[in-house]
Amino acid sequence: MTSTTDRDARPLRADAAKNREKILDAAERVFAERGLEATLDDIANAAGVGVATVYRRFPDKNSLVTALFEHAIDEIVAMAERAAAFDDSWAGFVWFMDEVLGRQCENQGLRDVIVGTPYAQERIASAKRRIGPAIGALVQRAQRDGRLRPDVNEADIVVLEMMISSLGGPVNALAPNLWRRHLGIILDGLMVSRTAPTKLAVGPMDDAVAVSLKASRRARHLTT
Amino acid sequence: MTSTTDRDARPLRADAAKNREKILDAAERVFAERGLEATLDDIANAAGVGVATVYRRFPDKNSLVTALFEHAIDEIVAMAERAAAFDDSWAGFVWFMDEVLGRQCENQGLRDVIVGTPYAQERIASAKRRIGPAIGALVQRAQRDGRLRPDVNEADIVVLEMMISSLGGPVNALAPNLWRRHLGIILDGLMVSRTAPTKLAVGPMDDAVAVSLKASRRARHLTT
DNA sequence: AAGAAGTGGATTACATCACTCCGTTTAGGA
DNA sequence: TCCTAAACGGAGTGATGTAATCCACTTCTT
Repeated sequence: MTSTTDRDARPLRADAAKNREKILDAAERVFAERGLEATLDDIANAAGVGVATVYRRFPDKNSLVTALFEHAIDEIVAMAERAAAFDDSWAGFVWFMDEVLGRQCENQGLRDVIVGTPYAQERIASAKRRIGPAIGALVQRAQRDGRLRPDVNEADIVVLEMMISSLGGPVNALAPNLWRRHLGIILDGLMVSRTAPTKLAVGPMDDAVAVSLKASRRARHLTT
Repeated sequence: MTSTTDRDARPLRADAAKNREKILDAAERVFAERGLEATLDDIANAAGVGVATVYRRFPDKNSLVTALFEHAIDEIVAMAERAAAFDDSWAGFVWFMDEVLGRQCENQGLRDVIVGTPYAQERIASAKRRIGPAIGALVQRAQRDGRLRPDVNEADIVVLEMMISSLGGPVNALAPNLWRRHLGIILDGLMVSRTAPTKLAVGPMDDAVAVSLKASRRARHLTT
């Protein structure tokens, strides 16, 4: 945080600074749960302030989104680099996928930012551009080691990540970690060979979840 | 007369009947490409008629959607049954996945209907309810034969299908059949064991596609 | 005490869409 | 050929949603 802009002329009044934090906290929570489609009114509400207060601290929705997620994107790049330092290239790859998907699945807002929302600024776009190559390096290393199937490329991995995180917030609220199941299956598909299924890290969803999954979408228009 | 079903009392005038067809054709095309979020105005436009003409033939959007997709849903159930009749249970399962996903990926409207759109009527909801059990039967058979990993269930397969088809129309327009690649990987993850990757049915996407994939979402709000 | 800084929430301004109204055109039987 | 029910187009309506602003009021700070 700490607005990093060189124009930080005078410090905020104490109450204003506190409100700014409340807004960021609320935005974090609300965006995580509902994605970037959440309204600034919603966030103001959750923060216990008026909308105007939000707009006084952040000139528009884009700025708030950027302030919140800029760092998270950088972190992803850092994780790819950290994964590249694993002794076992496959373990590094798996660790990376798990880590990145965890964040994306638990934070619908982050997912929106990564997949490409309108609400982001150039700062985020440029950070995003660094992710691809970093993943590419991970992929190639695991392939050189004969652990990752050689017929996939960086773009495939990105797509698979997008797919896994696509189920979205409501499902994740009902069945947290469910994504790990499907990641497990996909990783088994990405291995070069195996003699048995890798044990899935998470049990199957129970019936109640399965039912509400099928009903998921909002049903306002249903005329029967 | 016609104490019941007064629906098609007298035949349509020749020109009206022709327009009805034009509307259905256009709706097929437009919904396939843009999903059910397409407006009836868009469809009227594509059909070369006025909106009122659409509303004269179909009382509301729901009715048009139902008329268009009812059959497609039944077909899916039928395919599951046909797949169950394959000698090789795994081959049947694979055939079913390929067939169903092909339709869903090439028709964003169908995908919306299946995933659960507001624009559908009870007729479709009840047809949909038959899909789950049909898939369940396929799954269990392949598991009894020791071909499909035993730790997944019907709901997992449904989720994986939703994931694969989630990439959506724009991507499919750029890279038709790309979904087959990711289905291939996932099927490799669903097998009990294998000694090498199964050859993917489709080559990797080229760079131009990968780039526009990353840019995909409409960028109206971009403030830079 | 005074005024600068901050605040809430009603309001504006606009966009989107499902659906309707109505004046005009046309098919097709007599 | 004439006549009228049927069909038509597209501007209009109303409901909804939401980013952003305005302004009368309150609170912090010195």
